[in-house]
Amino acid sequence: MIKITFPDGNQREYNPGTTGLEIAESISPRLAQDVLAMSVDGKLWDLRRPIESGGAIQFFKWDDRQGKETFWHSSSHLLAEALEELYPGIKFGIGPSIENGFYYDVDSPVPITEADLPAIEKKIMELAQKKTPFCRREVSKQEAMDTYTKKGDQYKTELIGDLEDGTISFYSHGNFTDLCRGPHLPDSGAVKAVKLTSIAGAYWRGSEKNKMLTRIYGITFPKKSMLDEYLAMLEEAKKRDHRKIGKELELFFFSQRVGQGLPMWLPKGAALRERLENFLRSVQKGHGYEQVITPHIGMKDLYVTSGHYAKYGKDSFQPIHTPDPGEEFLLKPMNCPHHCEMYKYKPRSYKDLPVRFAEFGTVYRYEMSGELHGLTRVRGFTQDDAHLFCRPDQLKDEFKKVIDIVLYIFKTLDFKDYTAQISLRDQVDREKYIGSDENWEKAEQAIIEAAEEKGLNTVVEYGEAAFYGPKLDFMVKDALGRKWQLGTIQVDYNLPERFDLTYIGADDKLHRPVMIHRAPFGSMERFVAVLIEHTAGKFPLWLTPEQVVVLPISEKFNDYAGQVVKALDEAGVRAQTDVRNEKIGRKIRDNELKRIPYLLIVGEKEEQDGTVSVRLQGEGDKGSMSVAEFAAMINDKVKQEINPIQ
RNA sequence: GCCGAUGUAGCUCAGUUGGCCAGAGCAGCUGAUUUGUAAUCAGCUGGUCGGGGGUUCGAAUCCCUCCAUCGGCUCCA
Repeated sequence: MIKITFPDGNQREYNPGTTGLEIAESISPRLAQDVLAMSVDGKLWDLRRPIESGGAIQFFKWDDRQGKETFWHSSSHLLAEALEELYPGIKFGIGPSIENGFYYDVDSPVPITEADLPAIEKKIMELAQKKTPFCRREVSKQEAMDTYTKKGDQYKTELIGDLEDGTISFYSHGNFTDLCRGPHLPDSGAVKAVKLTSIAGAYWRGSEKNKMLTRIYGITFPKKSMLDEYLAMLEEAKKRDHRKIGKELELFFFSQRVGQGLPMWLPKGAALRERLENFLRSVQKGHGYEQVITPHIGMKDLYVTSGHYAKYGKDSFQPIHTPDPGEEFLLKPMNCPHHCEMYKYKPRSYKDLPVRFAEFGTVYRYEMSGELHGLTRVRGFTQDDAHLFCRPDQLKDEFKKVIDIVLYIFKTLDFKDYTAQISLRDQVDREKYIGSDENWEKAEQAIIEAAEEKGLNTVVEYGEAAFYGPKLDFMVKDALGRKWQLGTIQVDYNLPERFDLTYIGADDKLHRPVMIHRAPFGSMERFVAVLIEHTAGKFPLWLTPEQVVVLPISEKFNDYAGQVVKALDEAGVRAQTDVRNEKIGRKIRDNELKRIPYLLIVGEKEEQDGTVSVRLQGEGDKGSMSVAEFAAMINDKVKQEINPIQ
């Protein structure tokens, strides 16, 4: 007999060769029905694969990450199977599960378009309903190679070439066999609903030097109703799209004549952005930052010195033509070189450090056209940038203080769902980076320790570092779950060397400062975009361009409405009137749609009593109060919002 | 940049297999109405059908090309 240990510590004995499915059945039929995958001693295992030597097992259901992954991975095989039936001669790349569903990369002899997707979905459901089991078979490298050579699938043979003999397995489902590590569902019957969501090009093995394959994205569910809910959720998410809301609320737009990727901030958007900037300015002032202003262009030599020019090449820089052909100016793609020069303008003492230069610096980067995306990826944007120059012994403490600022800002704006990502060098390819290993290791160590001491829950990503140093990035999702880097903090030993930055130490000798690059918002554009999607345009009171609109019942009360606005203005509340010749219901509707937080309705009663009738966005009538009371309430709320840390 | 889709009035969208001066709702303007918590009524204005080229007796509709947008890929200092 073999001994099976369950997550709760209980143990039971089974015959050798028992499968997970059988164990689940021995516990309860319900479990056997719901279980999608399992692990044995931490290794994922097919539910139908015999367990020969016991161990600690765990079952995964739909609500577990591993359960969904297995479900969607098996679904990608169903997709491939359907495609092979419908498109004979099709070749397959890879077909993994992803965060929401799965995809399969294929090279089809005939083009597959969106119009073909319903037919493929239908075929997938036909195959699923047969409840065919997924069967695992371990094969030798030679056999695997022979199989796909015979099939003429160069993608699979390339994959097999990289695998080690003895670790290769095939999974079959019906007539379809795929190279696959597994695990899979016991059978395809659990798949009850499918939606092929989109079709796109994707480079083979993620390199733009390779052929572009067709990638078909899909998602499946164990219940039809779950698919409907998912599609409804996507529809809701689309309503939060910052591009849509930006247009509706007149925050920003793009003009083809101005140029693609160059956002134009309309009055309300500019007011919102300015308020965010002022907020950060005041936070930074409290942390000893000094605001500076540097030009939008710089001599080419500046970027040769910094190393950016060699790294990114002339195609990424936008040249400025001057009458003198010998002069070469470039639009600045980053602010650090300017700030380095600013540090150098006078000798620095160890007593002066840290020096903290902050600038809302507008930079221009020639992003490739297909990469542009609303306000999140643009060609001209403003970083809430600062560069801190400090002594090595101050580094960790300074770094932690920057983390505090980022967390304070996220807390103020109610960004709860973020990921702190430690972005390190690529472990293999070190050509992409400048500076010595020693400097890199010091920098990486500083970030890891500071993040740890701050108790941040971090993930490590290799290959995501800047070319001059490692970063701590704060990633936040948009409405559709796409991750964007907002705040970033970077440690840099390299630019100080390249610019020969120094300070005079207590020993009267020259020393090299360490530099921290940081931008808590990342950029004003991207931050506002994510903020819009998080709030669906219902900004917090302190930020929103218009806090209050006063709605007179009829023209007779326009004067009184004007008086209310004036009083509110004097009390520091942003208010205006809506004196259109419309019924009150109409005015309420229009201003609700504009996401105005407070509507004040004034008519005969209010004018007589010197009051306003308060209507709160999304909630309705809140009764009446005096103008002074209302102003005090608003100011109180604003104060609470921007001091979330009590 | 690459793959695919889309582009009709300020906005959201209709426009059958190419065929009368290209339509609707909202917004805007004019007038009436003077309104009590999510759309008052009537009239009017507004469009190089993304740009350019071609096929055709005739093109929003078919073809080519460029531009922009959207979904991905790649990239992201």
